[in-house]
Amino acid sequence: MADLLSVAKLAGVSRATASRTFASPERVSPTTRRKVEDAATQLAFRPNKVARQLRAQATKMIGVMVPSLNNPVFAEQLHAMEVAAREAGYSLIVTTSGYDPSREQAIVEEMLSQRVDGLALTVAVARDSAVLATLQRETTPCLLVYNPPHPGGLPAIGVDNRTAMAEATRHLIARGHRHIGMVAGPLLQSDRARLRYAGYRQAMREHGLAARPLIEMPRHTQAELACLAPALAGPNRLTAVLCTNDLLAISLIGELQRAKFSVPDDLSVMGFDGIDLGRCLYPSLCSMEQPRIEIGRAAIATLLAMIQGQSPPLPFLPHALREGESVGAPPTSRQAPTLRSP
Amino acid sequence: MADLLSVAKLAGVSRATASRTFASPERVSPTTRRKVEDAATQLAFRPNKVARQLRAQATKMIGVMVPSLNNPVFAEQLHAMEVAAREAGYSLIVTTSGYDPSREQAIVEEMLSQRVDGLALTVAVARDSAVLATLQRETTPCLLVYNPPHPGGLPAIGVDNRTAMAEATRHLIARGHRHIGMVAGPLLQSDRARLRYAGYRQAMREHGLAARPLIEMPRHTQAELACLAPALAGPNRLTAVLCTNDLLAISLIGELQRAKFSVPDDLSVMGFDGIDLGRCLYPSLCSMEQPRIEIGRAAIATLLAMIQGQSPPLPFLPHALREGESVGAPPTSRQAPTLRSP
DNA sequence: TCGCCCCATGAGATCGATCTCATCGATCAC
DNA sequence: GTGATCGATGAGATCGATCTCATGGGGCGA
Repeated sequence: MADLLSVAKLAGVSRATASRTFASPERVSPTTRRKVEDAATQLAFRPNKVARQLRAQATKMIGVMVPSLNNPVFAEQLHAMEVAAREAGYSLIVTTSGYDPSREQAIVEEMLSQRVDGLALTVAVARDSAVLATLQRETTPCLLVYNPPHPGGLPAIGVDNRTAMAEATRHLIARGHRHIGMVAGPLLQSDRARLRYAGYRQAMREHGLAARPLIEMPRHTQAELACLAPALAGPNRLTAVLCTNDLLAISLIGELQRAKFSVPDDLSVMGFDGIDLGRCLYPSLCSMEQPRIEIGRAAIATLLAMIQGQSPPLPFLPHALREGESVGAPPTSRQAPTLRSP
Repeated sequence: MADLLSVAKLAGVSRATASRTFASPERVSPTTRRKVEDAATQLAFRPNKVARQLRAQATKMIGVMVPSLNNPVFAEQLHAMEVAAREAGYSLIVTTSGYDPSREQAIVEEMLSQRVDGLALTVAVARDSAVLATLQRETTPCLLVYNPPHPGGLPAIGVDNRTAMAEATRHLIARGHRHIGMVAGPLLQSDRARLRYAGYRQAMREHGLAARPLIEMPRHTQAELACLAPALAGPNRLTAVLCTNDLLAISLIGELQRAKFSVPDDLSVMGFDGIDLGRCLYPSLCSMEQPRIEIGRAAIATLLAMIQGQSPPLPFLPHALREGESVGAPPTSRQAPTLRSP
């Protein structure tokens, strides 16, 4: 591929002049500029960004690490980041960690080696991630996305998970529910999920209601009806459940319907995330929406500011209750259909 | 950040020796190696990939362009690509085009400037994309993903869309359907969608059935019931529809159910793509599955082979019918409920 | 003991663009 | 007319790692 030197030679000028023709055309005489441009066209010259990056000590690249792309929350946020980054002339290097700490470590190391100008990371548990301790010693700007902020920790952007889930719980309470449970992936794998559970308990307590033990599903985004069955039987059976994420809620609704349970007539189901898809389904998914687009955009904007040496404030971004058909009033009779395994 | 030269100085060796310590340790004496390693640790040395890339004239980066990340088909495929690429020591630069030709152009230009070692692109219509003409003149290996191959065009990887949709159609015919329609996004925006329509017509013709005109939705991934309403009325009303993609099918099912239509009792709905989510819903989505993981993996494997100068064969990857509850037998009585706008 | 070869290491060039500083010619003010 | 200024341009250094080639010392066979 043609380089600047060949263009300069063909145009009969020095490399410096050829370089200026592209970087600051106004500093080159029109005649010369024309000659260089012609030469560049003729040779199909395309500037080499790698060389520029080395010289400039800046790559105009941002490293992004998300747990997975199979969850629309991350895909949608990444989409927004990509658009925002490109508008600012930045590219994204995208990686997935599967919440695996050793992969997280390797990925961050790799990206720092690549000399990305900034890092946007979503980790499983921000507090005890070894990677993050390392990162705090680095000078590369780094921002946590979705992870809750910790005092003395890395800057983080996202919603107030605890408050948001408390509001979601209050919404169910306001609809008349008293027997409300919460469903999560394994081991409250992510720090967000833990905060959401705390928010749920808080709201229940406020209303003098008994918070139930968490109902744990074997997978993060797919419901197993058997895990829920005990909670749907007996005199204290649940009339509503909160899920830690929308995919879990959607698959739970599917399983319930397959078992001839009606949502919301027999059980109200509420999600968390507000992915686009939830709107399309029937019943539409009632969810506590995280502003995924805004989070993506703000993450990029914040990182760019940090790259320029500023340290912008990082308030929580606003969550919003999204009404949906998956939540209704509790059944009037406590006699709900019995759950049969499909 | 510490560079190799400072490490070399601290270790009291030359840059060449320091470099060798990391690149080919066996060529350095154990004593020296130890000294260099200690110096590197002490200075928190992290090799600069940009410099290496410039010197090596290879970036170990692959540029990926997809239309959108909000469609799980692309997100899932990208996820697979990322895993496969990282295993091979490559990183991905990810961009979204929104099917916008000018963005496609700019993105490809940008990535070539970044000197990616290979490109994996999904474009709207492969045949007349101006970008691709440009690319054929370049030496950077480039592979189309999902787009159908064209004689004399760029190599492409994906399923045989026409045959796949014909098989999907035959599946509905085998279930007893005779009045089958097809629903697509605007203007058969993508070349895949056009081939799928051709496959549908072919299968209908084979069975002496009348192919219907395409039912076009204003959006690529969201159904508008009003567009479908005419086809669901009258003596020749449809008993089954094929959708060009799963998101469209899923939102169509949602809209139908909201209008008190039963799927599949009143209308069978079949999708195309086989996204994971389809399995979780009730009714589960019957779909013609594209092997998204395999496509992503094979795309990377093929690109890597191309980077090494080979030109591996590119057979179609196998599609597979995924049964689902959204397809059933046609209603026995031709008297289906009337569609009411919600 | 001489000569050859191999191993470990170093000096210097290289990748491609950009930045600094110097130079040269022309224009302008006095 | 002469010195000052400005605009256009070129020479050379620089970013950091790696590659080639040269060198020097040690070991081994004759």
